[in-house]
Amino acid sequence: MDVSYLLDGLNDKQRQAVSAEEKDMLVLAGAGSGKTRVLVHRIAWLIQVMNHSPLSIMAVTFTNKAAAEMRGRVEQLMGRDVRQMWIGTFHGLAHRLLRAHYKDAGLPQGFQILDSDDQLRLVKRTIRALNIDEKQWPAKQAQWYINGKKDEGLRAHHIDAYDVAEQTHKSIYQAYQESCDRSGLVDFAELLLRAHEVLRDNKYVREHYQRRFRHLLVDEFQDTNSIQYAWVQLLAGKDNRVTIVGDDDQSIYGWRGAQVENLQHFLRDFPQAETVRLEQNYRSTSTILNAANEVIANNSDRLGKDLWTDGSAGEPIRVYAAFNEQDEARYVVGRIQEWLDQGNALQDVAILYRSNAQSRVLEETLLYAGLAYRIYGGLRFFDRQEIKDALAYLRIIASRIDDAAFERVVNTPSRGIGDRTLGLVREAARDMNLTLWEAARFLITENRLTGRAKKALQGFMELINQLEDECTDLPLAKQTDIAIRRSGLMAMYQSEKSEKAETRVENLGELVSATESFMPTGEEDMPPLAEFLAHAALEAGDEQADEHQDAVQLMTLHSAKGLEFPLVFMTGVEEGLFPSQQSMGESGRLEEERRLCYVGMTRAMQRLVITYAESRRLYGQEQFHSKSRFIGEMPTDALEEVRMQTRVTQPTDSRSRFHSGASHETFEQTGFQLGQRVLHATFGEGTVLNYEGSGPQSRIQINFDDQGSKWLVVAYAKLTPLR
DNA sequence: GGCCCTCCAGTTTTT
DNA sequence: CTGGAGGGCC
Repeated sequence: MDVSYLLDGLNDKQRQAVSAEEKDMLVLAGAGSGKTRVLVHRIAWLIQVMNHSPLSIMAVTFTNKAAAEMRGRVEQLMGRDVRQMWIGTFHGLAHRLLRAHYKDAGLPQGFQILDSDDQLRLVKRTIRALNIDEKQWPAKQAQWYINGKKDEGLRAHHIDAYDVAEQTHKSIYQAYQESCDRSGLVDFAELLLRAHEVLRDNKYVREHYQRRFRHLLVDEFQDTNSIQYAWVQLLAGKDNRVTIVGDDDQSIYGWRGAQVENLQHFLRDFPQAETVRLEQNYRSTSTILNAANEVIANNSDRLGKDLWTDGSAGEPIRVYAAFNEQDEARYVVGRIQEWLDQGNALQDVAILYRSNAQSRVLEETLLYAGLAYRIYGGLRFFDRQEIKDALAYLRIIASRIDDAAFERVVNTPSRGIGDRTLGLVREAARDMNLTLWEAARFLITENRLTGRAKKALQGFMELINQLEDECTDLPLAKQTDIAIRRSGLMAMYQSEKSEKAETRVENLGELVSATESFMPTGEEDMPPLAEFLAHAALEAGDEQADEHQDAVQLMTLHSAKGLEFPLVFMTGVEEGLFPSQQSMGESGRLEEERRLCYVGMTRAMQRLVITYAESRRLYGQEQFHSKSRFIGEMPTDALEEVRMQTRVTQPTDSRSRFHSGASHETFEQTGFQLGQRVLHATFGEGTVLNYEGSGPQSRIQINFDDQGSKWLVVAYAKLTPLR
């Protein structure tokens, strides 16, 4: 068979990785070096050339998007259906494993997945049930604690609690887990932990999968946490080959448990592994690439990589020192308009920022300029309230023990089951170690409720029972439609007269369409409904925005990872914002910020623009930041510093920040103007921000690069104008 | 049940 | 300054 097409168009290193003999391998893949291509070709190579069955290969990614892309490209390359292949996310594959071995995992067959929102509610209820002060022990923190422990592979009983905080959190963890177990609920971290435990503790299951998967391929390995690493080790066993792909310079998720160290651990634990470096970059101009290289060179303990390109130098990186965030946004919009005038498309532009709060001013300015934009990271389809309500009905129809679903819909729409009644149900459940459904049934049969409450609760339970009787044999879409209508959910939103409610009605309609077009695979003998519910939990779905509209893309630096754009703006590149204030104390966290900077820069293909604001309104207060150290780490000859293009000579509107008593002429008599760079004997260089008074007695506010902002009397300050 | 008030926090996100 | 959450009140 002619397999040369598998190597066509690859560079030497890529070929080396694709066609390597069967061994463990670490592919250190720099930004834009074609790593997905290598992974996909490697899989095809193992099948076509090494004659492995597609069934014997497992490929793992972090996001559904990446998994879908990989699957699509493998199919395209090989020209055949590879549906039976295990390509998926860690969570998706763990779920698949637990479905197949639910008994070994100690789970009920119909176990449901708890998303983080549901998890938080359940943690909150647990805290209340334990009579712990919610103010002192916020549910968010407890949730964080629980997930952190699970990510480390720890159960509550593994934890030695030495202080009150740990003891409290431990007991919340314990009670929360009991509650999950009773209700057949599995949170995201639990999927991984439990799948790991099954593999670890059950020789039969472990050996079955070890015999099956001869090759494991893991993408974005720098993002793996401890439990994921342990998972890979277990599946690899002694005899199977592991290929990991990653880039320590793009590790930006340490704060949520990712262990960059896993790259080094891999080399330790798989000593035969060969390391292949993909260092040729096919994305950015050499100017951009070199600047990014210089920035990241400031980090220590790197595995080491030198990205290069044989592309052209392109244009310099523009650095704009904005007066404030509005000025920054105006500048960005101006450059976008210039880009459009040059015949380019809006969708090729991305505006990146460190924190979501920064998007507002950018949005307003884009809106004002009439430029379409799309924000990444909005509410996704299956995360919407009305969709979650509808799914909760489907869940409780499928599984009465699902307490999270019970809580969610027992009184939605309201049917007179208030806090008093629910309190009794929860109490009974707690006292007798029952699920909420069982407790409700108990209270009814034992006549422990007032007439009205009893009737209401009974009505709800009969509704669910009836829905099950009527629906189970119907097609999924029909089931969903009936559940939405008979439950009164649809009517509830229809009766509300607001735009929001209208959208919700539409979304419910769309949910029915989604179930119609959903194609169950029947894997692990899952009924279509169960499969759809898992799909909804594991893949929250895209945002609804028209993805294909020609629009500027707005997103955080984090969500830009893996993407590329011809024109990239990095905004708010200021000390305190980026690197963020919180990360400036610790070198490890600062280095992660630097990697984030590296990730941002390497998103740009042709043109990169970096902006920072001398002053910025943050939390209702004017703050003065100096430009980020990361800019200082870039080679000066790669940069073209742009400063205050439009001279500010008039207050622009009534909200002007300028002192009203003085005119600009008198200000200009001092010899300085806003935005001007000046040198002070002791404070160093800075930028003129504001002034008050007139003539030589006037005071002038300067944002010094190193000292922050200060007010000085012009007559005494001995300022030297620069430029 | 819904409205209004106060209080508080305030990177980054996927599953 | 904002948004979200919780508490109090009709």
